Amino acid sequence: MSDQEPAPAPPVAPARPHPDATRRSDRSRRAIYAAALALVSEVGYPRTTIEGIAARAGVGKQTIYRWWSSKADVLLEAFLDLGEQAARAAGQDPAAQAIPDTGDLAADLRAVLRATVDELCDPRFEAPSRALAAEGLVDEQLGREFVAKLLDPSLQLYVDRLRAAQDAGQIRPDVDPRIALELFVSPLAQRWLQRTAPLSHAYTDTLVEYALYGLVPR
Amino acid sequence: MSDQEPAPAPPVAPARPHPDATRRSDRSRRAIYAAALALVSEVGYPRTTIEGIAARAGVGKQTIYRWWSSKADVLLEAFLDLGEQAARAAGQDPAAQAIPDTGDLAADLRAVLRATVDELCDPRFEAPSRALAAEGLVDEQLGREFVAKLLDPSLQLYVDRLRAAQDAGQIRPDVDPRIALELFVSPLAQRWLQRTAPLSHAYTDTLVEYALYGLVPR
Amino acid sequence: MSDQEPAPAPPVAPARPHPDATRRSDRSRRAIYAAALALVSEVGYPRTTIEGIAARAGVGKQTIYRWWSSKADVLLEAFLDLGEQAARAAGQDPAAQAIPDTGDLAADLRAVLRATVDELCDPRFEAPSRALAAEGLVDEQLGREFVAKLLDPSLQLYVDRLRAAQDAGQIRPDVDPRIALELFVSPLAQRWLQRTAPLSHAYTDTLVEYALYGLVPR
Amino acid sequence: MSDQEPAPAPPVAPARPHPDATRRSDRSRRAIYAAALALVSEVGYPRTTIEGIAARAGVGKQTIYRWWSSKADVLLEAFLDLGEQAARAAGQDPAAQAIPDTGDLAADLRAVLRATVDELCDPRFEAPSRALAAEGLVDEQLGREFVAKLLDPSLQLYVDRLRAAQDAGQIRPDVDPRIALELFVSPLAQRWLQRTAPLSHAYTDTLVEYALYGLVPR
DNA sequence: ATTTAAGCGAGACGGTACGTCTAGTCTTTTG
DNA sequence: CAAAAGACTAGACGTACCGTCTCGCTTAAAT
Repeated sequence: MSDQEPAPAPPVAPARPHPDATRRSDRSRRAIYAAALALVSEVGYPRTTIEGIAARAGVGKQTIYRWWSSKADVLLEAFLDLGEQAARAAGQDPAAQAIPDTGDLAADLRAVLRATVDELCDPRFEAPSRALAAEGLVDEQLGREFVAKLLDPSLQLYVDRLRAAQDAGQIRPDVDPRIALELFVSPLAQRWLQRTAPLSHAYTDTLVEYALYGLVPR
Repeated sequence: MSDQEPAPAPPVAPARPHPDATRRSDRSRRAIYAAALALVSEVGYPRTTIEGIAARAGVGKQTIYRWWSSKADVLLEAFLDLGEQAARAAGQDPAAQAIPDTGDLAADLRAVLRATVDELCDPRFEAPSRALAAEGLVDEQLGREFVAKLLDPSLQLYVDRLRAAQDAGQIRPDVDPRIALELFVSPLAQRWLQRTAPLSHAYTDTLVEYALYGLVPR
Repeated sequence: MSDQEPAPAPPVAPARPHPDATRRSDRSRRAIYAAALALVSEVGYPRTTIEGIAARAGVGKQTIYRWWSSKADVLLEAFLDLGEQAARAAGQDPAAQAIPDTGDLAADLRAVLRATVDELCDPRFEAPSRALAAEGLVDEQLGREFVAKLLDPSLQLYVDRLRAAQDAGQIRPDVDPRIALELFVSPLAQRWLQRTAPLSHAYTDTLVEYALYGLVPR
Repeated sequence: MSDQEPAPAPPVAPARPHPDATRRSDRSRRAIYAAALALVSEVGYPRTTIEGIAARAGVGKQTIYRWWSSKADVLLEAFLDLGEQAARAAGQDPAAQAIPDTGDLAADLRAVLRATVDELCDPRFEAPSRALAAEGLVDEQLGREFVAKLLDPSLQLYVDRLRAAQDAGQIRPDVDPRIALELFVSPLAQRWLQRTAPLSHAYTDTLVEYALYGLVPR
């Protein structure tokens, strides 16, 4: 029996075990993040290339291929890093963002959705997040990462706020907050992503009203 | 206003006025549609290439470039054509699909959303529509075409049904149907597109219930 | 009869059947020859790259890969073409070069070897022919082509001249001309190729004398 | 003191003064020789890489770059070492190889050339010596080293033997041995290097005969 | 006996070129 | 004159090595 097959691979070994991460160049990592975000903003995602990122970052291509599996993967990490840095710059604790709870659920939701509308129109975020969302639609693996790292954490904030409202008797106790939040978040997401209709503060206010009080006459 | 396009382009003339359409080969057009849909299903959108479509369709590349502006454009037309053929095969009039009106709005919405869930899981439709949606997120021109030709017509059906319900006093008269429909359509769209959570008939039933009657206690 | 099986390959079929040669761009072919020869002269063979040739010739890389199998192959054809053009420019018939026959064999050989020495020192020829010879030492396939197309034709001229001398009784009738010619040609070749010792007209004169009359006393 | 300017270099100091040779690892040196020779034999010279040699030898790349200037340089030393070891294994004194002198010059030359033919066909020697010769054609510095360390010592043996023959009156006193030896050595070298024709004992016998007694009738 | 300080295995780094693939254009031939 | 065929320029892909540059680790000489 032959014994020279290269593959069998011990069960736990990862397919492409990251090389020695302790020797990784932080300088290069940052430069790559910056280059990726800049290029996506300037020339758009499809015309952003790995070669272009490497050249702009002053980095060898292999340094990108060594640490990331695809252009989208680079951009995802760059975007996450951007978010962390922004959070660190603004608030102190990058993990302590919550929807405010003034006791007035409707007002709180209106405020956070208005802020979301403003953020979605910020050109710094638009190009990369659109590109990542698009790539995630088609590339399931990336999509799941995108959802897990970017989308779910945001949605969880709504779950928390709605639970609090439930505890205060402001939301029907039988309502599933994970579904309920979609009533105002998903329409906004779809309008922005697919440009099915324009965004505005009035629009999100309306969404909150409809969602909280329903469409049928009381 | 943009000012950096390289090609001067005569003021009003379209960049590439379609050549004489009367002499167009129908055989080639159909072969291209079939090849495009087949390739997207088989190898996925990113690995579907113009060259591949041409080769599979037994067609010169130029024949594709002559009549379409991009890979996405080919796929969009192919998909529209597929929809028309399916409609022609099923119902009679491809333009006469409406949401049934049994008088029970909740039941009608539940039914149509359940059918939509089933359709979204049909693998024949999944690959191309996902690909088109993704491309549309990033390519604004294509996105608008996608929305105008595929999405808006479907949404209009909901507008019509909700208007009828409004006339019957089943929906508050001050509700904007174009916004209202998003309460149950957008969540479904987002779960499917971004895989944020699984789809099921129970889920869409819940959406209808929340949207119609609101989240707060009555 | 079927002809699309990928593997077995009928005896005569070339491994990589050249694409339709009738559509080949002559302009590109010439530009590639010129670029290859220029680069080898300017930067040397090892630093001459396919990319460099393509860039200099204003040609896509694929056009090189389409018609040649390697850098050495390009250079070999370019060099052959150069030789043909030079011959066409000088004499009329590119195939009618012969060693002169004045009746004095020794004088004729001295003359042609002196001319060879001069040619070997011509820097236009030195770089490419050295490079081809070197590549041919290691790449057997190329080496055989090099010998067949460049070396053998030249050697055949010596065979012809020596045969004539044999007919005139100036060379022993039992001598094999194909071996005899090596007595003066190979030493010259080795000194030039391997730089084992300097070249000069006196040296080649000496070679002719030793070879014709032997080393032992008469 | 700055140390990173690339160019000026103190007048006499060698560009890369060998590091402390007393601390050199003999184990690594030997492993590198073995790996280089093995790889050249197995995959050929062009596909032999410094990285490959280092990996095979279980050595860091820098250890190679520290002691040698190029792949060819490694191979040259490895080959010289191989020769020395072979000589040490066979005869006792690696420097005392001489062409035998039985008094019969023709017979002695025939014998040594026959042995040379056999050695040239030994696959252990063929790949590396061919590769070194090829590299030396193009890289003048390496070529001169190759000639000085490998070729010239061998040729000197012929010079010595021919001088002895001259002293014995078997060779014309006006003959230059350094040129005379090329009459039989160079043809053999060319046939082997450039594969212009097959090698055989009969062939070298003929060369000796022609060279000693000349081509013209006596 | 400890402290240098070099060579060492290892491998990440900025790069260059590879050979392949596809884009989109252009040209030639066929129906 | 549309279409099939396919050669063309252009350039990104992902890989392989280059030669340089740290990292810790041994290991021998100089303290």
